[in-house]
Amino acid sequence: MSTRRRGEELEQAILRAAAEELRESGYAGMTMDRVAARAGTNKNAIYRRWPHRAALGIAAYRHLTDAVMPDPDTGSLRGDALEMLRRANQTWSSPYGAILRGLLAAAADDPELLTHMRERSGADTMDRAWLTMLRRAAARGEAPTAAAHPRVATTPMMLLRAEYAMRGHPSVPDAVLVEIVDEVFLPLVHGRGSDQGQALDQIEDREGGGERAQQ
Amino acid sequence: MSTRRRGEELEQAILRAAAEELRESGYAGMTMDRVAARAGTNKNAIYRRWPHRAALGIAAYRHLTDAVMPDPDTGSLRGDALEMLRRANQTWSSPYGAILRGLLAAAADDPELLTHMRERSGADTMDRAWLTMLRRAAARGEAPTAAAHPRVATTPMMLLRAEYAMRGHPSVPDAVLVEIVDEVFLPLVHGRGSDQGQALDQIEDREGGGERAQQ
DNA sequence: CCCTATACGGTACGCGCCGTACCTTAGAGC
DNA sequence: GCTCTAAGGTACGGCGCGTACCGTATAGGG
Repeated sequence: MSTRRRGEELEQAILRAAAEELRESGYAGMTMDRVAARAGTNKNAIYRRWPHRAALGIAAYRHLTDAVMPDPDTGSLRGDALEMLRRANQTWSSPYGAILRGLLAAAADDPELLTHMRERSGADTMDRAWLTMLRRAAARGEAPTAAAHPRVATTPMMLLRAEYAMRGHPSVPDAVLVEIVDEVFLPLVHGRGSDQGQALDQIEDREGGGERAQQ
Repeated sequence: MSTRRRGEELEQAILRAAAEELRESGYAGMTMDRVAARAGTNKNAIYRRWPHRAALGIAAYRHLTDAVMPDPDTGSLRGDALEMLRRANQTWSSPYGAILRGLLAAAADDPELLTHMRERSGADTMDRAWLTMLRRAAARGEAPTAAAHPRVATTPMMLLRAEYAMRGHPSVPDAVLVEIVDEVFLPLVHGRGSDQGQALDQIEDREGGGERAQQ
């Protein structure tokens, strides 16, 4: 019998086991006993490192997905936008996406966990990528500079996320992605700069400084 | 002691008890034993009617919220849209919304339950309301007729839903609703009919009949 | 008016899983 | 070599879901 594992080595083994359980059974099916058994250890070693099952789940998910995608650069705004949506759709409809959704659902009760999840899910990185994409398009003269607005930049991903929530969980059809780009995103981008160009800081003036503001 | 309850009467009592448990403890905290105790019966009577806890949760939620809102008619498209979003925000940020989110999270594993949920959550009704709203605006000459497009009509609610998913659970600030209307919805509506007027059935032509279509 | 089928009430239980407690044992560092 | 930390082993309490079994009320038909 080989030497007994400790510290970092054991921790990695646990994380690997948990990640495999996540992939096979989803978060709902990930059992502490099974993770311990698969890692060749016992629950003690796990609970000494993570306080709950959820914490282990998040750590394992992070251990599972650490790849970062480079920004797309197809030469046209439409191509870039479609590529971004397609990549996101692929990620979210993959087993990883199913796991992430399970985790999000489980963390729905726990605000603290939800925060940790958001940090790890790369939503902010994604939004920044859309903004730089818009700025590149503006530099090419393909879009008005006013189009590089956060609300505009985040709209396609928001629509994709909502689409996931509405449907079951299978991947969103490509036609929907195309429609999001052609029927919403591009019209929105091109509509700006003409008569609709409203800067963010003009909104409050129009609204009288927060009429009916909540909280 | 009064006569023993049966059939419809008992069913209503169970639903009422379950709805109260939902309101007080959320779906995660709704226990079959507690529901039975509160209804003054036992789990048998419950399991004879609903197969799982989730089914009871859905039924109870529906029992809890059956009010239908009339369409808003403020006279302007902007006013109508804002009113719709504000109502939805109020509903979703209320205790009912928290319950509904818990149910959705729990139903994430079960496609069948998810379908039932969508039917009950009134998403379709909501989308129809937005479409009629757009048609009214078009009739007033406030928007191009081409703006009554499903993808356009559903966009504001989609953005609101995604906003919920991104934040924790508190209500979305009113400024965000205003921004959705002024920065996305209205530009989108007015942008249509000029150079961006693409009908739905032209998309497939442009895409060559489904390049990279999935599934 | 009684009789029976049906549904309710009560209770107990099996199961799975989380998280904890307690003790034994290995092995790293001094 | 000794000690102290962290591992392994095991058992347990608690909770909640879903099921089984059995006595009992009551509706509805004969």
